[in-house]
Amino acid sequence: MYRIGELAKACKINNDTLRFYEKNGLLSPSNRSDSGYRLYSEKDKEILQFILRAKGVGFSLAEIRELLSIEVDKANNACADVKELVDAKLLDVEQKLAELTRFQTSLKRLSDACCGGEKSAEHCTILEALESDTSQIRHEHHHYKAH
Amino acid sequence: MYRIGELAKACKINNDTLRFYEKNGLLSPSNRSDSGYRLYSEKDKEILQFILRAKGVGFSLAEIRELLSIEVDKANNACADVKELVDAKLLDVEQKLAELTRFQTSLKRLSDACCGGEKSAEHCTILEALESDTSQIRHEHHHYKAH
DNA sequence: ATAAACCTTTGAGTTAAGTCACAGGTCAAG
DNA sequence: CTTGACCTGTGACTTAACTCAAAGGTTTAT
Repeated sequence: MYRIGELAKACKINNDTLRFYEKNGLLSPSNRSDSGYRLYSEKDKEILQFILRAKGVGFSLAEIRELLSIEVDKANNACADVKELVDAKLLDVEQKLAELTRFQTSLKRLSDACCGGEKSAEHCTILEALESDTSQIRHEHHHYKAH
Repeated sequence: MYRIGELAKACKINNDTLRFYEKNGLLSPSNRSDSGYRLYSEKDKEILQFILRAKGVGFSLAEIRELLSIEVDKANNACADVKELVDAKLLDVEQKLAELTRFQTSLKRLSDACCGGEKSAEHCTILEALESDTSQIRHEHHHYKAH
């Protein structure tokens, strides 16, 4: 069991952020001490790490909350609804993966091209690297969500 | 050449966002009409799409600005500096890729497990799906940047 | 027994990334 | 020749995601 300060420190975030996540339904400590101290379990820590990772790859807290809430109502077995959500997120993730893979290819190309040769300077922009990406992924109806 | 409204519409963003990006050094139209209208080229559009994609995978505008500024000073051939930056970003991207791949695996597992069988309900949480991920990627010194 | 860590509530402040609204003026298309 | 799209500048507003502060009180560690 971690106390708030311990967990925060371990995950390099602010105590207030944990309280904030709690207030916003992302993560509640699974226990409280007799004196009312928040007590986070190992599992809570994993949830937190999940949240932080998800944030890192561009999910908003709202989306993360949604992901975390994916839990079949075991009584009702409302699986179909869940599957829909999951599949939507899966698409999202796959799109992000595709984008990132392009980035990776381009950056690699840049890195290789850069200091390797002498004539390198000609092709030292991500954009140029991206442009020369012949295996370009094009999404016909790619949409960006509004901020 | 696109006028501001045309480009904005094409990329489903606000005119003001384009002006905002310009003011913040992310994208300036490569031309102006005699009357002062912003005129965006095809290349400008590509830059914009790059920006939007990069945002989508969790890069901040500051990071994107940095990525866009990766351009060897062709006179000075300051390649070494560039390579350093590129390699740092590459690490970043690879970390994100690893995270996303985990997400993907988990979500797939969820999707498959969900409506497939009757005993499915037992394993219907991303966290459970993540936990059962035996090929887990663990980063010893994984750090998250402060917001 | 005292300092550091925690609690609650309330509320204000911050940063990033926009978005909206004037005001006053120019430009372009039907 | 008027309407809609654009220009500049200024500044206020918004949302997300924190972050800090203050006030008053309890708990834990040394």
